[in-house]
Amino acid sequence: MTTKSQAEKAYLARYTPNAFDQVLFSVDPVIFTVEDDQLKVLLVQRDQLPQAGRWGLPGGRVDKRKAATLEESVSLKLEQKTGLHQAYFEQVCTEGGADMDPRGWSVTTVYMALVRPQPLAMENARWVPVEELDGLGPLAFWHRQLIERALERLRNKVVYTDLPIYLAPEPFTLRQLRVIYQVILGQELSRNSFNKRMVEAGILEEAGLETGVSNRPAMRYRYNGAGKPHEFKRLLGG
Amino acid sequence: MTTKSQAEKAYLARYTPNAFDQVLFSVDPVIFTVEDDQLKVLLVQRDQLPQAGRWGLPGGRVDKRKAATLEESVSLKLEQKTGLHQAYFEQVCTEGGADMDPRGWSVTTVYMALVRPQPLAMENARWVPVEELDGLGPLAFWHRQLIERALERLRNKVVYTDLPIYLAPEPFTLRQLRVIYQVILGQELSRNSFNKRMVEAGILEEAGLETGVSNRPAMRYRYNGAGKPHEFKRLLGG
DNA sequence: CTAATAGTGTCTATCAGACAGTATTCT
DNA sequence: AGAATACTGTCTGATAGACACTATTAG
Repeated sequence: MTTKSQAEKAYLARYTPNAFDQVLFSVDPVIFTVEDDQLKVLLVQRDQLPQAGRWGLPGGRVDKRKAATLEESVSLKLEQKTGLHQAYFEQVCTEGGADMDPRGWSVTTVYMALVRPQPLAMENARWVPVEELDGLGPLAFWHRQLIERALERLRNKVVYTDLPIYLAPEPFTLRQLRVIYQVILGQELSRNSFNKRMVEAGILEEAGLETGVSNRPAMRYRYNGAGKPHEFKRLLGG
Repeated sequence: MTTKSQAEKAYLARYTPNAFDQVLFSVDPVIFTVEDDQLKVLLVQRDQLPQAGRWGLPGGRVDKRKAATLEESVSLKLEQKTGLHQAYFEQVCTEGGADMDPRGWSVTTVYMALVRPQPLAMENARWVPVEELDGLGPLAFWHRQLIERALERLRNKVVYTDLPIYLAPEPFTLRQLRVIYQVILGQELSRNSFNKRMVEAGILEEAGLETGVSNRPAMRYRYNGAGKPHEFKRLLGG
């Protein structure tokens, strides 16, 4: 066992990665919010080569000194780009290939993040409605496809989770929440069953009635989720 | 636009990745099968440093010359390691960090593959029951955790998909299929609702009755899936 | 009062699960 | 006949969705 460990040590001491055998790896968060009844994505305009000037995701290479894990490196990027802490995020997928980046064989891990609507501190960043993505000209690298993958994931999960709550400013009424669901799904939802579903899930806390509306005021709620997003047992929207 | 493209070309011509800024990237398939009423994982014994002698997943670096995309590189590895083509596989997650591999900051993308039980061509490969993983001593790198992630994914999806069909030798009876579900879930399932669910999903084709059993023979079925695995609208096993 | 929206009660459809009864094979 | 397992029918419970009715606010 000692010899083995010796051989191992010697091997590691001599080990040097060859840059041309390696693939280029990056992390790309797709940050969603809902504002003005539109689903929007955070994009930044690239100021460096390659593809300077194009709009793309606020991602990039992993900073090996600052992050000890992948998750950490994504958290860092989210904070840097949005200054936001209360975000939800999850991994969506990893795409890789020879043609994704002109610099060579590349791999990128896509994350989906959900944040409440908020102004952006950065100059070259914008909330872009997903319906208007094609109006920006070609996006950087394969970012158009990566956004599509994140969108798919979001739309899939919306029918059996409470994820959209992370997009709602607190406190919120069930109508506000339902509209967010509808914006994501592009589909009307039955008010009655939606409300029952949410209330009976036991994930909401009452936070007093609305005021100043010209109709019967609705109850406002805060999220009471136990860390993990709630998963329902049946799908929404037939 | 021409100047931009010129600058871009010049940049790319001069671009050389620095090996010490890059992370090490690999692909690790977790290949499952069900044999003798046990869920098993394909492991291989490493013959090279580092960690020679340990059992681990049949993964490794991407061969940039042979594969144009990540998916392709996984297909290649599956073929090399099992000689199998009719497998189902999907991406599970990507894990990365400074401590996963002694050679440095590494990232690995984990895939889950489902194959029918079959003998292995390779000398140093084994089907290991998931219950006996801890008897093999420590696995290579973080492979123990990676297997756990794939297992989680499998157990999650089994309650709302027909994935276990990919583990069944064709043709199969509903009893055989149900046993596979039960082995994965570690839980009895009601025969009646299981059978109704499967038959009414319209994913099975009748393939004649069993013969030679000392009781009423069951119908055998073949899978009729339309490429994508079927997703049910309600969960199994309350 | 009216307009507008919130909340509630009732009915239906769907489907998982439990249970009982019938069918078909071999020994 | 008896043992074993397949198949079928019926009932219950949970919940999404449709619809109608009542409640509460501003003007």
